[in-house]
Amino acid sequence: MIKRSYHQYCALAKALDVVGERWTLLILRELITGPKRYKDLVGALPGMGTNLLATRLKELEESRLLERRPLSTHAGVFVYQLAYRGKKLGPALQELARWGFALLGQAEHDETFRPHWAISFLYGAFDAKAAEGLNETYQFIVGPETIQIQVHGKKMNVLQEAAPKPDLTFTLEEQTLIEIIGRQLTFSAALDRKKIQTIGDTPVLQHFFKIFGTRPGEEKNSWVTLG
Amino acid sequence: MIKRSYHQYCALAKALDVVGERWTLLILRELITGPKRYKDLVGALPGMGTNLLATRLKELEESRLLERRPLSTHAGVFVYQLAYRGKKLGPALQELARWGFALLGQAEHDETFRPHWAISFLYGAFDAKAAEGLNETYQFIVGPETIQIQVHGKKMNVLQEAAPKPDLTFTLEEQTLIEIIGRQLTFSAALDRKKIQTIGDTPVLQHFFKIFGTRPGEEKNSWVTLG
DNA sequence: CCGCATCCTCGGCGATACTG
DNA sequence: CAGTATCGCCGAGGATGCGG
Repeated sequence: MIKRSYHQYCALAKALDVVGERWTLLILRELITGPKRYKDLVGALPGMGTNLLATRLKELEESRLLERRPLSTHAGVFVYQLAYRGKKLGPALQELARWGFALLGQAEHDETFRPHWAISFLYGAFDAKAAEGLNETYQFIVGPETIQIQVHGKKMNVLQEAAPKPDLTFTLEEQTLIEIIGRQLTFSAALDRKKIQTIGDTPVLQHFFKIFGTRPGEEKNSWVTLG
Repeated sequence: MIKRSYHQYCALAKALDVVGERWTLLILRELITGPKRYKDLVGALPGMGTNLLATRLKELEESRLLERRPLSTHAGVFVYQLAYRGKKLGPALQELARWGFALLGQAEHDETFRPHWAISFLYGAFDAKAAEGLNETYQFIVGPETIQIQVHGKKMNVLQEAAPKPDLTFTLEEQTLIEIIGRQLTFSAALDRKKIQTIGDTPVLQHFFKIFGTRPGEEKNSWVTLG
């Protein structure tokens, strides 16, 4: 069983040989928020056949993007976690999500949603310049899920485990989060209407607004110049 | 004919709905260096069925990532060029290539190569910090192909058309380029052995070495933190 | 029940021939 | 030259089975 390849001596093609096939990047997205069990992945990837998931996990382990580790608390149970090479894909995922951010309209009825996918939304809203000089941790509690991100030195990181003391904690319902992403509700309005409970100091909240508050529109981009 | 989708309300999944299918990102890679004709794309994408190429081009035009434009000089001939939305994918392609850079070994015999693919290699070698404060244009003439890149403000851009006066021009054979990428030959050694002809001032050449000279190894990366 | 493996069907993909 | 048509194959998706 030889793996399909583009057979091109090109860094981009090589990357796509490893992570370019269907579902692969979404599996890695799931692991950004920490190690996950097989059943968690099945639950977060509706439409994906379980056989295909098992195959992809094996491929990703062979490619050394992730590791399969026995869960100490439950015998016979395993978790999948990002290995070094998988973690290094972060900037690429971040930029892809940043681009896809512009394609996000309102949620359709046939679309699934998981609170931690809001991270890809935050990647899009993140303003690196506004984050300069700050070093803060933000926590989101959305139903059963807790997400933590750290803003530090123009970078935004996802924390895999609970920070000892986040600078800011938001508690909100999943539906509220969906409405904010879909622009039916602004973050400020949700705060005003008590749909978000906040723990943290006012200046930190102002930092958060500065960093994630503005929706980047279609601004000029010059990575390719027309001469 | 309804398009396949992940049906997830997630920025990354939305991005992959548009550019996640086979060959799509490689088509866009081809257009980074400027508008291309259908035959150019066929030539640069061996293994891809021409029917599939035509389908992808239509999809990408509908998604407004590229535009099909009649070539003024030849009646009935069209070129495909990146549209605004396609250009905005640049940072994502750059980060993906940067990641794939580590997977580049020596060229295999069954691998194809085109000189402009070296851009994805340069993405990987690019040191943003070393580029700070500079604004220079480098030109590579490799056989029939000419590639131009601009380094400006911690960013590396690809120029689609000839810069009026590049600060530095390298002329080399395709085989030399392949050997440099495969680490069988260092850039310096190639210069010493007259395998690369250079036009430009010495300080500019030193800048170039500073920006692209060091091969980033497996350095620590903390975009995901373990707690 | 969880973590896969097997089976089967269908559609996307790859190669080539064909047409304006 | 720029696509379109055709066909065979394999990867993807869904259901089910099975061992720990």
